[in-house]
Amino acid sequence: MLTEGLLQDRTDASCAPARCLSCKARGSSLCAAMADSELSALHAIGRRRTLPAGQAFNWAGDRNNHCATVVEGMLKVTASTTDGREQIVGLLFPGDFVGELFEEDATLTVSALCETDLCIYPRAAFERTLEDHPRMERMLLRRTLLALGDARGRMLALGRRNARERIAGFLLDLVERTGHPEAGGGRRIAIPISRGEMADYLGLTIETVSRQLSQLKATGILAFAKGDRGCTVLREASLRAIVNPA
Amino acid sequence: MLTEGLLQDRTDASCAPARCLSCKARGSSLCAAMADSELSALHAIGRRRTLPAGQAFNWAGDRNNHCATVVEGMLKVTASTTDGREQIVGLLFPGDFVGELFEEDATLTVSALCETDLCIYPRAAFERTLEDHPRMERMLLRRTLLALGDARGRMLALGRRNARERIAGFLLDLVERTGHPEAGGGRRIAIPISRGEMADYLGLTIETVSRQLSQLKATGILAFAKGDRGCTVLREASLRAIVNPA
DNA sequence: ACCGCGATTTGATCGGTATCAAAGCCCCCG
DNA sequence: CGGGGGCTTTGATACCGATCAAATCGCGGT
Repeated sequence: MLTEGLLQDRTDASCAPARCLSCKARGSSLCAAMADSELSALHAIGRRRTLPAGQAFNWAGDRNNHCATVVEGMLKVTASTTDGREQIVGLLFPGDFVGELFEEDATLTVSALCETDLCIYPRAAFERTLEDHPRMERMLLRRTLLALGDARGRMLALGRRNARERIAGFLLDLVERTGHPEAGGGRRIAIPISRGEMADYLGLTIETVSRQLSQLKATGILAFAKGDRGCTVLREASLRAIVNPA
Repeated sequence: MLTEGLLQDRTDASCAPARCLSCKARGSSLCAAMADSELSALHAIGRRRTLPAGQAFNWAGDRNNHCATVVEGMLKVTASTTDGREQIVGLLFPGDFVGELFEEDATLTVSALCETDLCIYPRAAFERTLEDHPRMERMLLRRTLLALGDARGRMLALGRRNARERIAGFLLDLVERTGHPEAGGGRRIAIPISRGEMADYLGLTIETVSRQLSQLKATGILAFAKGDRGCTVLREASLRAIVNPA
């Protein structure tokens, strides 16, 4: 018994080293489905890497050998036409899973929007781990279903909403995800991506994104801080009215 | 032993009745992840229903109490704006899973494109069954990942491709899924949906769908049979060139 | 403080798709 | 065989967003 206990402790120590236990994504990533003592399985195959802003995690068309979880930072997932038009089909935040499972070749490009820390796994090893840990698999299923729901909402936006509505919807998403109240009643948000990236996300051009934002400012719905990356939503209800017309 | 055998037989008989064993979706639906002897779990909660063409399986906004698998027929999954614009965000074929899991309320409307047979389960019971059958859960994960990949491809189409390219891509999908060779080198397909549904699927209007198809006919890429729902793709390579411009 | 470069805004024009309207076709049903 | 209704095609026009072009802004480096 005592021996077992000691062994257990030792195993635990190697299973769940400080790197995992103190990881910022411990509670929000797929790892959250695992007990401390189970973390060894992922720890054994994962390695940390930080990706500088703008750098790709992988390219569409490459062999699909790795997946990862976002520890800190942000990434974009893009699909492209052969002649170079781009569409951002997903954004990834801390805790999110990165990669396409069960595919031999990557069809999408994933790249960092800012300096980003990842915990990277060989895909094959990760898939095997998944089989051994049903709770993790279940969590991945839930996330995938959420991602699918999100994708479907974006299909509606891309297929049927005009520029104004897409912009308003995007800003509302930001407000709901990250907005925090401000003196004066507005809610402040940081727009975490450039105009060009907003355009790629919304299926528009840089120019119409800019024009629509200017118009929202002119209407008093939005106010920009110096430097443009921060703004405050003064009339959230108006944004909602734009997204959901009568 | 003998008794056990008899009991086993009896159990098997009730577990996997003719309804399941002879089901057209037995090999392609989630049921394919189950041994004959396991089918009881789904059989116990499932009931068959046939939906007439045009009828809804459920409406966005309703309580999300049921899910199903498609036995025969076709359904569309639509998202809508508050003012009535519609986007088809998915098409469902025999073997496909129907419904949004782990959501209290439905956000999407599902309706039959033609007379459709379903095997319907109460959602809560289905989710419990999923927990008890990891192989089924794994299969659902794979399907959900495929659906997500598909959704991402469609986001690229809706956000960045023009009408011509969307139509060509849709026709190619049909050719690849259901096309069969014809004397003269072309491949024959049946377009399984109306012009209006094509428009809702591709984020276009009926008129531009019609015009684009007429243009493909005029160019000799497509030929229509009498009655329009069947056509043959004469120059598949041209379609590919449209979808993937240099 | 000045310069220079990339990002953003703003302006002018073009084009593709939506919209409005009408004609044609197909099929069902009497 | 003829009429009717819905689906589809075709035509004319309007408008939104893309494209082309230029000015402005913001920021880091000197």
